[in-house]
Amino acid sequence: MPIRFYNSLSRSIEEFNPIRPGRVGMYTCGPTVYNYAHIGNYRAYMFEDLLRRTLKFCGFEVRQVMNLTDVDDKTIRGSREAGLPLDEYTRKYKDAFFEDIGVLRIEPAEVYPEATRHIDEMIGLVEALLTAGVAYRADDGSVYFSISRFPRYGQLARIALDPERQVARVRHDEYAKESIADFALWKAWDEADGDVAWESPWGRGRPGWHIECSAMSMRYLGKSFDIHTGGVDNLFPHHEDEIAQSEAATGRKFVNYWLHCAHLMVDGRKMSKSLGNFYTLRDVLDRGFSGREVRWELLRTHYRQTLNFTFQGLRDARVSLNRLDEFVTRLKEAAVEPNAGRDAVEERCRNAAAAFLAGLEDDLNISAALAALFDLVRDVNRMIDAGECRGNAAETVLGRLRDMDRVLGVLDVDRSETVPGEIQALVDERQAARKARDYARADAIRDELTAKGWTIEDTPKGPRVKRA
RNA sequence: GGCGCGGUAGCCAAGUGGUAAGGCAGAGGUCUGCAAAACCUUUAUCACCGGUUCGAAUCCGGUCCGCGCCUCCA
Repeated sequence: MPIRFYNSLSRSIEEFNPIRPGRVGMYTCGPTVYNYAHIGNYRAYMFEDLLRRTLKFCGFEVRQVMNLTDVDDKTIRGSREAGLPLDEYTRKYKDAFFEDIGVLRIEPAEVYPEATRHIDEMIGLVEALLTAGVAYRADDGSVYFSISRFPRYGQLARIALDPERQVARVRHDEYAKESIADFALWKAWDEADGDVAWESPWGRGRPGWHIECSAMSMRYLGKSFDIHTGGVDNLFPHHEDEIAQSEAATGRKFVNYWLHCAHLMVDGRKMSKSLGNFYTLRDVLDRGFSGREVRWELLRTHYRQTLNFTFQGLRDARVSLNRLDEFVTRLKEAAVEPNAGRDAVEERCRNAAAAFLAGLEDDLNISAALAALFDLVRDVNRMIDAGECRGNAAETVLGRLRDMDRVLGVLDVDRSETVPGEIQALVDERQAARKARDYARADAIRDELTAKGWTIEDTPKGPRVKRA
């Protein structure tokens, strides 16, 4: 089965066919580094991680580019308030960003271009647009894109601009744009910019936001590429403007597939900086949750579905993950036993793998993929109990889990936990007490282990300890 | 107002024509010194109204409710 995605451009599910067979170029709108990203932002990056992992899982070679917006109103304002040079100010948040995606186990993109290091490319693009006659220089020294000279404007957002409204607004427009919907390609320096400015053919200034993504995506992926993603809030005007600029400059189709993910909600409202209802990853970690748990929570809902963030959801995630961990542990224990049940187990694994893949190929239907995983867990657990999954059969399942985890990134199949000697000694002591039927002593030791953060489970093959 | 998304069990969430996946929680059971874990069983007619159809959560029309974008925003 070919992989299919919902393309915002056509508003329908389409079969995915890359420009170059077997290779995918994708551009993902990244963070504006003026502050710590919140987990709503990370939902988008998680979705992109799932997308790139799924593409790789399906055999594609992926080249992902994620920009770092390090010059805009907010970064400039922030750096001035902090009394720091722009670079120094944004460095802190760039570092934090990379630290966070590591915690969330998000696979790094191939390229992370920074806007401030691609000013030349942006200037070149603006010049091309002026030459093409779709941009104009305003009295204040800024350069604007004229949407009236790009008939296809609105193709992505499907908006029809109201001419009357435009006229009414233009009179009050302090920037003397020809039309209110025209957007800045190059912003002339003003006082609020401080010392942040670059020389250009139109004087000192800085690039507009949209031009950044056009210039950098084309630099690293070519004039036309396969996939462009972002949150739905970027659909208009950001992505619409990118299309206009890029296609007006090159005369070619900019992007074939536009994928947008829905928002993360808190108490029924979009999580956002301006509403103040956000949690950074650090906030959530400080409450005792792990990056892995946050990853699971952000991953388990389909990307085009709004996801309501709750701490209860995180607690649910923890339990689900525990069950998966337990499953891995049982498999490892079963794997050292004499072989049994290989054929039946292999067939079960094949079915699970097929269902898992089918879900992902269907516009990243993660719910279907996870259902396939949990069905496998249930069935194999049953087989283990019945002694029908041992030795190489158990290894087969572990191999399948490792394979699925290339996409999920949460299973930790090969994680091995070392039990400190002190803890092991307590476990042994408790076991001796149990043998002697001194249950009061055994339970006291179990309480002590619990207090130290370890959980003990008695199995037919002896006690098992793990971190709580 | 324009454009768009969504309303499925206590909570989360798949399913776009043939009588409702999965996760969490709950209940009962097996196992266990007890517990934990695991396993088994069990819990819904899909916001509402009308229509199409042999048959609809799924298609069409309407209503109500929630949310997003239209300005910086993942």
